[in-house]
Order: sequence, then structure tokens, then C-alpha cells
Amino acid sequence: MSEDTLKQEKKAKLDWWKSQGIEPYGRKFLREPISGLTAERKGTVSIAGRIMTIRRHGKAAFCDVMDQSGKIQVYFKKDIIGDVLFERFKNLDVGDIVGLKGELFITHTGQLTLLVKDFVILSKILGTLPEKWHGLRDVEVRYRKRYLDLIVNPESREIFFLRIKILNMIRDFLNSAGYLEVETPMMHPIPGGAEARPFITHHNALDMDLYLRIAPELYLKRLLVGGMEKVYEINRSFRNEGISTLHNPEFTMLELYCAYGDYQEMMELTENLISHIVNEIFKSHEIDFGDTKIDFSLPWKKIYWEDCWKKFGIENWKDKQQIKKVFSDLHLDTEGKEDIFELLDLLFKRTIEPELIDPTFIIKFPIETSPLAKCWPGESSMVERFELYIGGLEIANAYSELNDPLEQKKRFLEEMERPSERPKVVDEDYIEALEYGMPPAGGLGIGIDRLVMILTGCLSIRDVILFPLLRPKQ
RNA sequence: GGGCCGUUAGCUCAACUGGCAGAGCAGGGCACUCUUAAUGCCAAGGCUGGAGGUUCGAUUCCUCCACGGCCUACCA
Repeated sequence: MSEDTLKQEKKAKLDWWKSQGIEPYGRKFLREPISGLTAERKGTVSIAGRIMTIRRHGKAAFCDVMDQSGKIQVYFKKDIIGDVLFERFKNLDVGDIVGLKGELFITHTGQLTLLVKDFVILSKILGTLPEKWHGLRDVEVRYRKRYLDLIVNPESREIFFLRIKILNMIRDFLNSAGYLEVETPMMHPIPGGAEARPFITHHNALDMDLYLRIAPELYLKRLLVGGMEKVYEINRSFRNEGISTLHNPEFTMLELYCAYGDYQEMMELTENLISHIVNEIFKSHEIDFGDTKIDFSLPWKKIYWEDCWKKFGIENWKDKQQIKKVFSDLHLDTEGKEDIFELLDLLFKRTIEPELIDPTFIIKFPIETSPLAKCWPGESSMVERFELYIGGLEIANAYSELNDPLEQKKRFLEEMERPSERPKVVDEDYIEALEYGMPPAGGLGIGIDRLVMILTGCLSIRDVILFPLLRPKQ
């Protein structure tokens, strides 16, 4: 059966409805959520939803009707609804959206069912839903036509409902801790707050290039200068880099700042926030992830970044020869990297990161890789910073914020001298803001998509983003 | 960007070393007033992702293209 033939058959049914003087695309319909219905409920109830299956039996039929809240079996009986409505029922298809009125009863097999007394069609399907039993498996179609995925794949619905729940829990948690949710620009004259290639756009009236934000950090910290003490933004940021199971060009991040705090406070907040979410959702501190389990019991493991290298026999991580020897001992390719920090980063990614399954904080980083972080007390070459790893993924990054404008400017200038493919401009406006005085503060960023991946057991970021970026078909 | 793999009916999948492309579901017809992957009978549905090539003959082998997946690189 070709797609065109199928569509023609549906179109013929649409015309049938119209020939009866009935508009098949209806209007407002008062109804209640299906999930709230129980056998004890007496009298007429009104529901609406999509017909998912039809089991016809001559002069009667059972259907399953689904709304956002759930699914219920409904029973159409010619005796009950009469000839006219039964004829209309015959012109319903799987996939049609209907409004139904009737009474609840329990079938002989013990199933809660709505005995239909009256119904209206609210939307006629012209396409064909994917198969009821296997659902929609083709990942490409699932991403391109997410609406179909949501209709027929319950697992997919659960993932996105859980994502929404997680975001609500984050907001509730932060709001009750006194944090203010703010919105800062997504179009930046200077890309900053992270190391990434930006997307460029153009404002016609001002005739100026603008960059889609790669991070909201520098604007949120301007708010600290302005006297807002606890702020957060659940932000979409944009990075013009490759796409992978861990990367979508636009992604969701939580960034928050707490005046008069530091990275330690951010560490406690991260532990409390994420373990709270895990406990609320799973009623347990342990969850399945891939072939393993992740244990969220507090307190989480803490490892100094400098101590990561000891197991490789590196006494002094500033000694490039020692690092390179480790690479050759482990038969790892240095991939042409010469910079000490790039080499260490690569070594970390290859050997340490994949093993950080239970939540683990890596603490105290070299200043060269952290231009916005405050120095470690008494150690001007290191900073107060942590990264959080869960399930082998980098989930969060936090530090004590650098609030010294002169030091900040010096760091920016030093950063510009390091080799990079990315545009580097000193954000003088940000420096000026710091000159008016920013309180000491702790700052935290959490990758929301990745956190949702961990909590839903998804191995690809595309499975937790409703509409991941794909190349247009043909 | 590089490597490997995939693309067959609306959906889910078959088709041995190259030999007439099959099924289930959905859709159509008939029967059926407690089914739930309803059931029984009947009929229909395809330029095998696209373009070339090899061959008597290509879903199958080769080349190119498109899209996707996984790995890899940049990044979070």
C-alpha cells in the first residue's frame, strides 16, 4: 500500500465527515485527565485523546484512547450510541483525536473501560501512525518527527517528562534556597565565559556582528556587581563545534552564582541538589546506568587534580618529558599535542574520566586553564575550582570567582597570547564592571542535558533533546 | 573533518555464495455486540535512498552522491 493510497483513503473518510455536515477539526472540549479515572467514579465522565488501537466486533468495538496523562479502554456499542453515531464511529481511524462522554464500568476481564454514550471528532488523521507493537524504531525518523516518537514510544515520553520534572526540581530547589532566576543576553558583542567557537550573526540596524552566547557567565557576574547576591540562569548556550553523543550545538546549562561563597560552597550545593533529585525520582541513592550502577551516596569522592598523575608515576606534572613517557608507556597517541595542559587533558580523558562512574569531584586546577577563577590560597599557579564527573561524563564545573579587576585583565591578556583558533578579545566592559567591585563568590555550571542523560540512562544527548540538530533531509 | 556500518511496502523486519522481493502490523472488502498484539476469510500494496558501472541477469558486487548511526577530532 503506497503512501499516496493510504492518504487518499484517509482523505475519503475526511470527506465523509464533511458530507455529514460535521467539521472534523473540532473546537474546545471540556474533559478531565484519563489518569484520574477510577472504577468508583459514577455518572458521566468526559475525556479526550488520541485513538491508539481499534478492535472492531461487528456492532461493537473496543478502542484504547490516550491523553497526556494516560490511556483507557473505551467501548463503542451500537445498542448504546445508536445507528447515527455508530456509522460515524466506523469512519474513525487509529490516530484520530476524539472527545468522548460516557460511564465507567469494569469488563468481564476486570479492565476499567468507558462505555461511550456520545462522542465528537476533534481531529482527523491523514497520515498513518507507526506500528502499535514495535513503535517507531528508526532513530532518524524519531529525531526528525519527534511528535511521532512521542505518540507511539512510551519510553520516549517518559524521558522528556522526566527531563521536565528534573528542571522543575532544580528551579524549586534553587528558588527555595533564595536564588533568583534571571535572563541575560543570548546575543553577545564579545563571546566569553568559556573556550569555544561561537556562532556569528548580524544585527542589520546596528550593522554589527553578534555572537550567540557560548556561556552566560560574564553577564551573571555583572549582576553580582549590581547587588544581586544569588542568581541562576537555566540557559541555552551555543557552541560551533562538532556533534556527538555528548554534544549538540545548542545545549542547556544551569549557571549559578552565590555572593560571599566559594567553590566549596558550590560543591556542597551540587551534592545536595543532585542527590536530592536522585532521591526524589528514584527513592534510592543508586541508579542503573548502561551496564553499571551509579552510587550517589554522600559525601562524594574528592580527588585533587594534581594527584591524578601520581598513579602514572608522574612526580612533576609540569615536566613534559615525564608526561610524554606515560603516553608511550601506555601506547597512547599524543595526537600531535605539545602543550602540557592539552597533553594532561588528553591523558585524563583517555584514562581517568571513563572510570569516574560514581560522582567524583576533581579539585584544584592549574591557573592556565581557568582564567576566571580565583587563586588557591598561597599557590598563585593553581585555582579554587572543581569539575564533577558522573558516569564517565563531565557534568559540572565550578570555581571561586576571580573578582580582582586588575588580575582579571592580566589573565585575559595572558590567555590571548596562548595559541588558539578561537577569536579572543578582552571584554573591557566586564573588566570595568569588576572595577566597581564584585563580591567574592562561588559560581557553578551544570550540563543539564548530560545530567538528564545520566538520570534517564540515555547514552546519546539526542535522546534527551526534543529536537536535536540534524542536517535537513535532501 | 577522518574511519567503520546502515538505508527493502506507511511501520517493524526477512530474502543463502548474484537468479521471479516475502511476512506481520496498519490500510481496503466481508463476517462477528466483552475484546485487549481480538479472530476468520478475501483482495491490494515495492523502480529495494539517488545516480552511474560490472553482468545474460544486481536488494546482493564496484564507484560516486544524500541522509543517518557508532567510533574519532574540536568543545561541555
